[in-house]
Amino acid sequence: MEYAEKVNYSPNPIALSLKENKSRAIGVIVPEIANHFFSQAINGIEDIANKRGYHVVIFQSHESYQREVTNIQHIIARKVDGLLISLSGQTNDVSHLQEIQQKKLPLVLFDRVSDKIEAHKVVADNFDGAFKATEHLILSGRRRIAHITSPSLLSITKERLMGYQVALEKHQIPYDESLVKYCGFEPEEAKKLIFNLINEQKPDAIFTTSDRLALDCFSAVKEQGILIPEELSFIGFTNLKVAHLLAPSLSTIVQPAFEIGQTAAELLLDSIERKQHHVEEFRTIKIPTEMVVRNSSQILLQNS
Amino acid sequence: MEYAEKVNYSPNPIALSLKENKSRAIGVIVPEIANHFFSQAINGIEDIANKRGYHVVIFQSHESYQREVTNIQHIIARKVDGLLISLSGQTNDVSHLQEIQQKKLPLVLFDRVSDKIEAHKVVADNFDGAFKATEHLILSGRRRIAHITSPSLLSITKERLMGYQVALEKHQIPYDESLVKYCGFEPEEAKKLIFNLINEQKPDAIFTTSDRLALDCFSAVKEQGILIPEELSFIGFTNLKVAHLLAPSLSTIVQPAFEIGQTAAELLLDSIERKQHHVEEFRTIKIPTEMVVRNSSQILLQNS
DNA sequence: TTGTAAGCGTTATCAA
DNA sequence: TTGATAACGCTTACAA
Repeated sequence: MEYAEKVNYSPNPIALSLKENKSRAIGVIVPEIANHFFSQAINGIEDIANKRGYHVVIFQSHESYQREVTNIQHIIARKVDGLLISLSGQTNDVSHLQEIQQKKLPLVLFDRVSDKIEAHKVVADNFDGAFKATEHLILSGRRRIAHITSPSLLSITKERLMGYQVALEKHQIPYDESLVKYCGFEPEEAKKLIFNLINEQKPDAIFTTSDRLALDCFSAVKEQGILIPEELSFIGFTNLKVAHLLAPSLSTIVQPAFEIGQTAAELLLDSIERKQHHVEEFRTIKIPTEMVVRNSSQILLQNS
Repeated sequence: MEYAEKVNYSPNPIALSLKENKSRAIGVIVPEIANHFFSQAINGIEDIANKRGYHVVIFQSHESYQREVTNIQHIIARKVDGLLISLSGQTNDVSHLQEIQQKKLPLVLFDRVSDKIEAHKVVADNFDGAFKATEHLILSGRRRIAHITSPSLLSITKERLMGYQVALEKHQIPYDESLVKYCGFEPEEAKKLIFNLINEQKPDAIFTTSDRLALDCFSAVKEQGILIPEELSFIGFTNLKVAHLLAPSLSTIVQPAFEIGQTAAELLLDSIERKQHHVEEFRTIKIPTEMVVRNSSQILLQNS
């Protein structure tokens, strides 16, 4: 012992891993790391993982189903102790995740989840956030509220659409499908779509679901010379600071990215550490969103 | 072989690591992951690392020297094959990095480097970027150009200040120390500092060096009712898209975050893979910045 | 060609 | 209490 102290001994974690058949590392797959929502979430994951003595190995799917599958194969080969994943915009089939479960690797989905798999899930309360955002616009007198959102496959898309629809219903505004636009991740796609939407549908409000889409809306509106907020009422966003500058009275639905990351990591590590003891029940945890109102009819919904 | 194929065999990377005494993982320490510059850089690192069969383990110093030292200890214990690091805003002493080198662990510093250590370094051409930004403001008729920048310890701060000074010198504008403000990472600090700067020094242009500082400048200027760009000429930034919305004619010095990440990773992996062969010479690679001019005197310098 | 054994650094187990 | 040994999964080297 004193000799160990003397030579500054620390056990070789690789040998330990081999012996104990665990790596004290968790894998994280996100669509894109250079995205405020996901980098915040990773922040939360790292926070918990470090506190509990785990390391975080990060993979990006770049919104591609193919890359997600490849990542999963790497994860399996790498022998991480567990996996946190937020699905790519293309992911429909989840057999790669089922493979993870067959290998008895603890798995937690966060933010972008899937109904097709039974596992722990941690999400924002997207329904509630979208409901509140839409109702806020309605209560400020808007009737033709457009909704520009993420690809239709994603769970977040469906949940938010539901919140939007239920809010309209509650206030007896008929649901108009032509006011809802799904938008992928190609830079040019959003711009075109938004231009057409504004010109053809003449909405009096837009409720978007990400940083990028909100910015594109602002661009389109500015370039078309439509005033904010007099003629159009807004919108969806991530960065409160930037939002505030763009339109000082803009309101926001804040997505709890950091908390989602923390909660997902807690769940995963708990699952890892009592893996052998008993079969556990799968839990879905909803983290509430918060509406920051800035005395106007403008609405932001945070990414992703 | 065919049996291996049949049972879908893949070698256990941990056993392999133990045997070959390498982990095929590289460590990355950044001040903050939820920062556009660093998440882009990590993107570049991941791009190269994955292509060459390595995994990326990420650590955050949260701008704290103490946490950076702790991270280094984890890195050493974790037996990664090499380390990429961008220094925290508090880091002055680099003995923790020297320890890494004594352990013969390949090391590459990127973006925020230090003169006190001999190692591979990959940086943006901050001098040139700052020179061009400042000169651009001067050529558009500005004389009292303020410079709001990062903590004075950082290499990026020094390099950019130098570019700013040399540009002033070239155009026979005396250097006025009271126009230069160093700003830390506390949210409230920037606001106060900028308010005082604008009120007391009455600059006719501000050249800042990060997203955050640029946003805070915009806030301050808006709240004080000073017009953009008539009375004040701008500024430093990261996100071109947002910048464009805030002030459509704003120009930008684009920081090559992705390329810095890629180059640093290439250098590190090369270093790892021919480690035993011969002692190598340390290289410092400067990646050029690009100025995006938008027909105005306004300047952006990208993060970080 | 095929097979066997040693060693990478641990820890747990069992024997002395 | 102390000490030797096996096993984790792999590769390399050498023997059959």
